[in-house]
Amino acid sequence: MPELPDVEVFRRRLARGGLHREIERVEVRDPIVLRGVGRDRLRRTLQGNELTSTRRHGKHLFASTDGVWLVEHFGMTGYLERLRADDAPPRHARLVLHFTDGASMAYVDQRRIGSIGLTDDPGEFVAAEGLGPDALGVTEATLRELLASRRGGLKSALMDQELIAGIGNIYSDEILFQARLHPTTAARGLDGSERRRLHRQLRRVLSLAIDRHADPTRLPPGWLLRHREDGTRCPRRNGTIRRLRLGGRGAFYCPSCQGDRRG
DNA sequence: CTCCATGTTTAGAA
DNA sequence: CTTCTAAACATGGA
Repeated sequence: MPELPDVEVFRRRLARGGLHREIERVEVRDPIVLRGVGRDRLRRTLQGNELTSTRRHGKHLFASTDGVWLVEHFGMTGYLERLRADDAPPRHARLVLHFTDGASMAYVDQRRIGSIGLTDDPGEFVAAEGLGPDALGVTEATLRELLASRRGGLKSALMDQELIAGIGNIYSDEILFQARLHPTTAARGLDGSERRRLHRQLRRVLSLAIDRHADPTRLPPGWLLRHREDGTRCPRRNGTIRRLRLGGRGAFYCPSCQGDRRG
């Protein structure tokens, strides 16, 4: 789940259900997700305070308290869930913020690859992590500059968080499918119309996914996302979906729509 | 048992 | 220095 659209959905969920409520209790159910902060300091920071604003950069979610920001990353299986007064937290809840009104916000992560920390400033955090610009803020001119500095293929460029923040395996495949570009097309070799297509589809795919709450069942049936299976029919009915192995990950694409050239 | 999984980090090869 | 691959992390599902 957690690529840019998913994290934006979590951000809105937190903004609606987790701001301006006093945090009565901080329940750390599994400290393994804490990075650079112990449960004591997390508790001292949050307990008795409230979250006042949210921000997102790429796949990172930030929430401000008095002077300090909570930072959350969701790994491969993480999400935020709002709980009502008597709801039992999900099995894999790792951190639960209990508000004085009885509701709570749970950070859930089955595989425990996600992380939770604190930072004095989101901008500093982003710089320290070396993250590139948020994918939704990238203009066509910026995209041209970013791609010009790259020697490898398009898919690995889109997924490189130090180049552009927010795009992962699923949405890089979707963007390339919609833009009709092969995953291993040389990033620096795009002509003007290809680059324009890539930029338009990058924006369209991510923002439409957000509009549909990043819910795959509500995304268009013509999207690749719903047909990630080797040998299945391309949703444009042009050919057969194929699976490549790129960087240890499955990359799905349609050779007919996206070409079969490399480099 | 096998292979796969929406992410990141690390070591080593090219 | 850049890019790519495999493995590791932890926990499942098919």
